[in-house]
Amino acid sequence: MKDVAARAGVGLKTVSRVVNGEPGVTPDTERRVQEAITALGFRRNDSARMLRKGRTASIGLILEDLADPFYAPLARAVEEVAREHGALLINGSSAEDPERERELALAFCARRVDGLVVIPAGADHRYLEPEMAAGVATVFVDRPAGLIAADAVLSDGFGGAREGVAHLIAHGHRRIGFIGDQPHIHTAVERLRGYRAAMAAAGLPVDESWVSLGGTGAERVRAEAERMLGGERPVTALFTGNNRVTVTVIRVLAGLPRRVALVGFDDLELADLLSPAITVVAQDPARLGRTAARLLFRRLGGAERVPRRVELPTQLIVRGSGELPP
Amino acid sequence: MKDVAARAGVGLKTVSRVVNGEPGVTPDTERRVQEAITALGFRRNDSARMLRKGRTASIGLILEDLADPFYAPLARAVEEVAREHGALLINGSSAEDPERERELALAFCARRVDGLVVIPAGADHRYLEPEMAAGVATVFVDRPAGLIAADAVLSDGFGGAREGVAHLIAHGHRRIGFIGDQPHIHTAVERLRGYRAAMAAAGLPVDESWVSLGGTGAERVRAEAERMLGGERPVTALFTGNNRVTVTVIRVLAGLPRRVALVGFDDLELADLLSPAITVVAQDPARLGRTAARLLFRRLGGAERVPRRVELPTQLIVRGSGELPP
DNA sequence: CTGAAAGCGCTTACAG
DNA sequence: CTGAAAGCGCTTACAG
Repeated sequence: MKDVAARAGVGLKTVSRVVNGEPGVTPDTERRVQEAITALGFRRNDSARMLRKGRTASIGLILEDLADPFYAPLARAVEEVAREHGALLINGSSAEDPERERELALAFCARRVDGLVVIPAGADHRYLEPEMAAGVATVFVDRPAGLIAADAVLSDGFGGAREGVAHLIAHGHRRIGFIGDQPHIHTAVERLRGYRAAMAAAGLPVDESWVSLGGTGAERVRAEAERMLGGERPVTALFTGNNRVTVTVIRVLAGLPRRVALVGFDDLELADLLSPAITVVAQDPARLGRTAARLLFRRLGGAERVPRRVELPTQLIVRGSGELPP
Repeated sequence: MKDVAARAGVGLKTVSRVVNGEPGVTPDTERRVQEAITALGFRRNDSARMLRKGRTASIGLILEDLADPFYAPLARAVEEVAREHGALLINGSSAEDPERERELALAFCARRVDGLVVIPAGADHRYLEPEMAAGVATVFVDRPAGLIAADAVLSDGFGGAREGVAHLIAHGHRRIGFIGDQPHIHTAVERLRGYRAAMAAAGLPVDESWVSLGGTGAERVRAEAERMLGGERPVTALFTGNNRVTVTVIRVLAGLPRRVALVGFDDLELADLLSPAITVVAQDPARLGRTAARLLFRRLGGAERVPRRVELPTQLIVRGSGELPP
C-alpha cells in the first residue's frame, strides 16, 4: 500500500479510500491510484485490515467428521449462512476426541474468529468461558454444551426415538432391541430415553440384554445385533440410534433368512431403494446448521442475550422395514 | 500483551518469550509473567502474530458442495493433512458457479492463505496467476486448471469409464447409454471419452441418442434415462457419469418391470445392499484430497518446481448390476 | 537474561 | 478533497 501511495504520489489514506470505494476522491486521483494498483499488482491484505477493524469476518465450525453424511449437509448450511453475512468458514473435525475439540476451538479463538459453531465431543466446555466472555459468540449444535450456559440447537431425539419405537410396537412388536452410540454422548442417551418411554407407555418390560450403547464401529454393532437376534428369545425388531449403526444393522439383517423389523434414527441416501425400504426417524441436518448459524449471527449482532435452547422436530418416514410383523 | 508486560513489570519481548516458550527467561520472571497472563486472561492473537510472521498457517479449499458424499471425504482428507502441518482449513462451496469460485479464491487470497486446493467450477483460472506469482501454492483436484499451468491431482476418468463400459460389453451389451454431467466439466468429457473408446475398441457403433451430457438434476436425468430405455430399440445397459446421476438412474430402474444393466462412476454408500447390488467404477476421494494436500505442502516447503499432474487409478467393483444380461 | 525500537499492512480519528 | 500520525497486537533484529 505504501508502494502504491508512493507511485501514485498520494497519501496512504487515499489509497485506502480507493481500495475500499470510499467517497471523497477526485476521479483523476482515483485513476492514478488504480493505475498504481494494477501496475504493482497490489492486493489488499484482509488479515491486516481485520487486525485493525477488530472483527475477522470468519467463524469456526467444529464437528465430529466432515465426511459423515449427517454432518456434511450441516456444515454446508453453516457455510451458506456465513456467506450471507460476508463471513468465511474455518472448519475442523474433532474425531469425537474432546482434547482435539478443545485444541481446535482454542486455535480458532486465537485466530479471533467472531463466532464458533460447535458439535461438541467433550462434556466439559468451561475452557470456552473466557473466550465467550471475551466476545466469541458460541452456539452448540446437535448436542448441548457441558457445564456452561450456552446456546444449543438440538433435534428432539427423545421424541423422535419414542415415536419410532412406538411405531414398532404399533406393528405388533414386544421384544425390541436398541443399539446406540456411546453412553457419554447426549444424543445417544436421549434416544435411549425415548425408547424406554415408548416401551413404558405400552406397558412393555425392557430386558436389559436388548439395550446396547457403545461405539458405532461395525464389529461391535454387528456383534450386538447378532446377539440380540440369536438365542432363545430373540428380539423381533431393532431400533438403531444413528446412521452408522443403521448401516451396519442393515448389513446384518441382509444376511438373515427371516425378515426383522427395523427403524433407524437418521435418514440414509438410498434408504428408499432397499428392500425392504428403511423406515427412519429423520433429522434435518441442514436445518440444524442453518438454525445454529443464524442464531450465531443474531448474537453477534447483539440481538440475543440469554442462552437459548432450540429444539427441532424429527420426522418419522414410513418405508417398509418398520412395518414388518414380528 | 502490553498489559501483561506492565503487570509483570517486564518488557514486551519477555512476555513474547514466555508465550512462545522461548528460552532465556528466569524461572522467577516466567512465573510473574504467567501470573499476569492468567490474571488478565491474556490469549495470544494469532492473526497479529501471522501478520508479522508472513505465513498464516491456513489453507483454503474450494469445492463444489461440501455436502456432496463425494467431496466430503475429500475435504476431510485435506483437513487431516493440513492438521499434520499445523494449518487450519478455510472452506468454500462454489455451487458449480465459476464466479463464486473466483470470489472465494480471491477472498481466501486476500486473507493470505498459504495455499489453495481447488476443485474448479470455471474453465479460466488466469485470475489466479498474480496470486500464484505472489506465492500462494495452488493445487487443483478432480479437474485440471483452465488456461494456466498448475498442479493437478485427477482420477483416471477416461480409463475408469472405458473399463466400466468394457465390462458391460463383455456381458453381452451392444446398446449402451451414457448419462453424464455438463459438457463443460472436464471429468464429464473424460468419462465420455472412455465410453467411446470402449465402444470403438469393441467395434460397436454409438448412436448419438444414447449419449447425454447435462445437469445432474433428477428431472433431466430421469427424462434422459426413460428416453433411452423407451422407444423401439432401447439401450440394454446404462453407464452413469457420477454419483448423483447414478442415484437417479437407480430410482428409474427400480420402477421398471425388466432388469437393466447399470455401471456407475463413483461408489455409493449402500450400493452393495441394493438388489441388484450396484457395480461401480470407484474413485478414492479421500486419496485425491490427501494427495493434493500433500503436494500443496511440498510446494510450500519449496520442494516442487514445475507443475505436476498426478493421476490416480479407479477401481471397478463388481456387484451385480453390471453383470445383468441384455 | 532482558527490553526498546521498528515494522508487518492496514484503518481510525483528526486536521487542514 | 487529502494526508500525517497513531495504533491494531504481535515479532524481528539489535543492543545491553
